[in-house]
Amino acid sequence: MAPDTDPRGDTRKRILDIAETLLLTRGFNGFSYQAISGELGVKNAAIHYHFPHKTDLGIELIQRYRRRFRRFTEAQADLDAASRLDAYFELTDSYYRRHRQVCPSGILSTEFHTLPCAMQDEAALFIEEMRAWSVAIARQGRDGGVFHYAGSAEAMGAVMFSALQGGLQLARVDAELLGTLKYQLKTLLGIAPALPERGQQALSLPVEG
Amino acid sequence: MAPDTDPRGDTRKRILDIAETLLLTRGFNGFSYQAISGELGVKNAAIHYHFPHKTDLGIELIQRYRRRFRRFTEAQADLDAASRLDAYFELTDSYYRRHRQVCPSGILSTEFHTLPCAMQDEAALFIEEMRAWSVAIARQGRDGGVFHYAGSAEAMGAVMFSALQGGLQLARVDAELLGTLKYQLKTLLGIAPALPERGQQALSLPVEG
DNA sequence: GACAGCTTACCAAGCAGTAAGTAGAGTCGG
DNA sequence: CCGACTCTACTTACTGCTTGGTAAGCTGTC
Repeated sequence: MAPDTDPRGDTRKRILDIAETLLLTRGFNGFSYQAISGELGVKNAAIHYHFPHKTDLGIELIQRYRRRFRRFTEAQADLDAASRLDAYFELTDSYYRRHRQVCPSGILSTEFHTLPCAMQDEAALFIEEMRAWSVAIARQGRDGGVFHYAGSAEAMGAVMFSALQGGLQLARVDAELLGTLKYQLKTLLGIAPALPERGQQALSLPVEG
Repeated sequence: MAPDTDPRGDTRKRILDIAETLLLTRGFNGFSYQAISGELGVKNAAIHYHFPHKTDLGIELIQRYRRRFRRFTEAQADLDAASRLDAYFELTDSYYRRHRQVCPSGILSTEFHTLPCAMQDEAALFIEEMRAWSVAIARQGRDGGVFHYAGSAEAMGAVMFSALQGGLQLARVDAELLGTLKYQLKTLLGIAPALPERGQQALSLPVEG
């Protein structure tokens, strides 16, 4: 029916892309297979062909995100702590710019009690990886003498992670909060610039091949 | 605390109580009228008698919460900043203890895009009130010479608000995070006690049906 | 007899999920 | 080079269940 402009064979990937957008804007319980098939221009059952159950789709979404996040962090192996922090902030910003999405950890922890067990397990792994990354940045910054803050790196990383997750959600209601938040986190880390910066390098998550 | 527990006559209030628990554990899209009527022991249409549309119920839930929050803050008119901060932390803890609920602001901002417009408006008002309160605590503490932190009170309040909202969600996955977070926030405010208080013990994750 | 506070009995729409059929491309024996 | 077979990637058509929501009737109280 619809004249294909795209080469066939990537339907599965396009399903995941659409589902990811829907997940991060509306939540896992906030979208249906119809919403995906409608946007993709296929029938409902086509989605079930690739992902028999919605749980299968949800798990694959998190696993794909974990792989992407892993590559994102590995790509920063040689960066200093300040650059990693900027990358973290830019990652957060990129969610906001994309239709005021929130971080996957924010959706998954908020909807946690309503998720199937298999998704809960996968979500817990992802959240732990994000938390550990935030802690690693805080630790690296202090060890390198770049960050200066009271308390442990574990605790400071937890504050950064929690604040950015919460701030990304609240930015939907208060657009200025996210910028304020990033600036204050830098202040608390002892590296605040003279003015809240606007044009950081575009470091976003690489798209899966 | 509600003084009345009489079985009949306050169905409306009991509906709101059950709905509030469901909202804070499962989200607005995560519960149905059947879930309320089932727990209350009435028929589905009885809920519709009191709240014709689910939107009506949602708005009343937020408005009731705003009234309660206003009384909560007004009751602290004479308290110093440290006590207000403790009250804020205790409020956060009380959510966690009640079946790992999250703060209403966390649910409402995360589900924001899926909420009816009238609920969005009400949610925005509530979130702004919470943010303002957090900022007021930060400002009072600094003005009184109790808190010591870099940056503006606006920014510090935003960090506290965002971090506690995010932390309450993440506590569902990582039980120790909330305690760590509160301690580090006090550290960043320059009022950390000698040892982190270990208030809550880790319960095993209950899977909700 | 008026009214609040329900119940009974519905409804249409939307949900995830399934079974069966099919178009097209690739494979393979003869 | 052809027909038969096979596999992928769907579509068509459907199911059973849940959802928010409604209309009408019933019952106890003032």
